Amino acid sequence: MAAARTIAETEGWSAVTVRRLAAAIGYSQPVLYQHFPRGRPEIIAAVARSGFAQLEELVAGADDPDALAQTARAYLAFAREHAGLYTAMFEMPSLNRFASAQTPPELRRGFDALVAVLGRGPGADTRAELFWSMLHGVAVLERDGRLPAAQREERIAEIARLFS
Amino acid sequence: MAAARTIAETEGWSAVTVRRLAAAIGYSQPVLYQHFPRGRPEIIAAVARSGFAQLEELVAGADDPDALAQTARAYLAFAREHAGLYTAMFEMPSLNRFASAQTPPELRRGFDALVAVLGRGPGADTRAELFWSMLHGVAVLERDGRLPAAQREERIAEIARLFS
DNA sequence: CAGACGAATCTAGCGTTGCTAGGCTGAGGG
DNA sequence: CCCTCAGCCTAGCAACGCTAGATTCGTCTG
Repeated sequence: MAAARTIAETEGWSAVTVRRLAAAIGYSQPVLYQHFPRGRPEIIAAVARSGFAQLEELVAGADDPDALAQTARAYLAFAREHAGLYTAMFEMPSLNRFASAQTPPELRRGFDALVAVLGRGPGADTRAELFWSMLHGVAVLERDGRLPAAQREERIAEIARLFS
Repeated sequence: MAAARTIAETEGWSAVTVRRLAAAIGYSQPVLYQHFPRGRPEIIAAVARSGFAQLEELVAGADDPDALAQTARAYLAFAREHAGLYTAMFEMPSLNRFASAQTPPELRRGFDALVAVLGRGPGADTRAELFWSMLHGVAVLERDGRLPAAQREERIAEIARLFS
C-alpha cells in the first residue's frame, strides 16, 4: 500500500501496475493477489480508506472561531498535497461502498465532522453536503487548472462567506 | 466519435477500446490512428469538446427570473443524463488545455454564460467559479451515490439561495 | 528420524490492451 | 503501360490484469 501510494503520488495511478508493485516490494505478482484477492481495485480501495482516516483528522482539527475558512483551507490543502490519494478516494471507480452498511466508518466520521463545523439547525445536513460538494468541486477543478491558482485565498474567503 | 459516445454512455469509458471502435465503424485499427494521430486520448478529447458545445447551449438557455435554480437544474440534469460524456469533459486526463491560448472556445463560452447568470459586480468571476465548482461537486458526488438522491430538489433550492 | 502436510512463493502463460511497421490494392496521371 | 500515392489491412510488439500449476521450506506426526 505504501508503494502504491508513492507511485500514484509521483507518476499517477496509471503507473501503479501490479507488476510494478510486486517489483517494488520484492515479491512476485501472485503474492499480491493473496493479500488482495480482488486484485488491483482492492489495493486502490485500501489506499483510499487510509486516506479517509487521514482526512477526517484534518477536518476535525478545526476549532478556530473562523472554523469554516480553516476547514476549507485544510481540505483543499489535503487534496492538493495528496493529489493521488485524493483521486483514489473520490474519483476512481471504487470497491468502497457509500451510504450503506458496508460504508467505511472513516468516511462517515469525516462527514460528521463537517456537519459539526456548519452548526445545527434545520437543513444542516443539506448545507453540510453542499459545503463538502463545494470543496470537492474546487479541489478537482483547481487541480486540473480549470480555476486560476492565484485567487485561492479569495475563493476560500468567499466560500466561508457563502456558508456563514 | 458517435460510436465512442454510445459505448461510453452504456458501458463506461473502459469499454471504449480502439479495437472495438474500429469494429463498430467497420474499419481496422490503423484507420483510427490516421484520423486521430494521438490515439485513444485524442478520440476522448474530441468527444469531450462536442460535449462542451452542448452544455454551453443548455446553460445559456436559462433566462427565467429564477435563473440560478434553473441553471443549476439544467447543469445537473446534463451531468446525470450524459454521465459518460460529462466524465470525459471534466474527469478524465484530457488533451484539452484550459486557461491557455489553446483552450477550446466552447468551454470559454460556457463559463461566460455562467458569469452572466450570476450578474456583474465585484468578485463576480470568483462567484461564478464557485457556482460552477458547486455544481460540479454535486454532480459527481450525486452520481457516485455519495449524496442522497432524494434531496435533489432541496439541494438545488439551497444552492440558489446561497448564490442569490 | 523419516515422511507427510500446508503455507508461501515462483515461473509461465492466457487473453486483452494501445499502438505501429510494413505490405497490399486500386484509381489517376504521364 | 507503368508509376505514384492514398487508403486500408494483416500481423505483431510490449505491457496490462490475472491465474494455473509446480516448487520450496518449515513444522508437525508416527
